[in-house]
Amino acid sequence: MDLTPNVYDPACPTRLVLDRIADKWTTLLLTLLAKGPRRFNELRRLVGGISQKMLSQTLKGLERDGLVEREVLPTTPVSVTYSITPLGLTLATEIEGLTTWAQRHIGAVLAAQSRFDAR
Amino acid sequence: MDLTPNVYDPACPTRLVLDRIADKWTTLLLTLLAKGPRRFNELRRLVGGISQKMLSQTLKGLERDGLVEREVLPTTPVSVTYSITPLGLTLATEIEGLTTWAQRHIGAVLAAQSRFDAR
DNA sequence: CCGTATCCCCGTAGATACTG
DNA sequence: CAGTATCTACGGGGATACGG
Repeated sequence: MDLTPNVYDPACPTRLVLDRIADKWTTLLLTLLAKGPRRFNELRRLVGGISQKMLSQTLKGLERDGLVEREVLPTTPVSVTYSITPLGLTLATEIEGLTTWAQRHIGAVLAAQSRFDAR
Repeated sequence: MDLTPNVYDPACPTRLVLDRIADKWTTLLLTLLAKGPRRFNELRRLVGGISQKMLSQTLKGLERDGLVEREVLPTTPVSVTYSITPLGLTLATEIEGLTTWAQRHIGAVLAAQSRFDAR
């Protein structure tokens, strides 16, 4: 008997979370914020290729999910810092595993691709 | 000093692998195949919501990356089985971690969303 | 500095039909 | 059964401009 919900069912709520995780910018931002709090434009500079819109959008999503916390400091002009939550940190740890895997096995993957393409 | 490549650089090859991983169907198919070999239409039935096209396309990508193996059996009509490779299995293990996380923390995430939306 | 609003485009997934 | 081919649309994401 299987106690786990069926993630292969499109209606399964767990798949909603999974779909959120399966996002380019989400993974990059979360692992970056796991290293420490950052300001908005700081993130923009650090994550190469992200647009203003996607940064804002992704951060809002992360905040909504309780993975990231947004703090506004009343300076002039205003400054905003984003920091990871305890919950977010547990997810970031899992994602780090994927990043590590990618770094460790990228050679094997590229080699497989070459073999595949060569025919 | 940091020996790891900078995944935040869009030119970093590791990010290519990461982008492939950050795919809805890839994660679902890989974890499913980790449980055992499956036929094409079997996968189609098991993974709710996937189209013929995306299934074919995703499987081809997984095969190209050396994560999944495709075997054609000369029956009539022809039958094709897909099985995970040792390399693929190591990745599937990491992804399982994400699925487990999602199942464990979905309650917290949904609660956070409610709180966020309530203002 | 930190966003939101708007426009627009092009890739990507869905639907459908057809082959070995 | 296991795909490929073609067509279409739809919406995610980039560029740009503007507001708090």
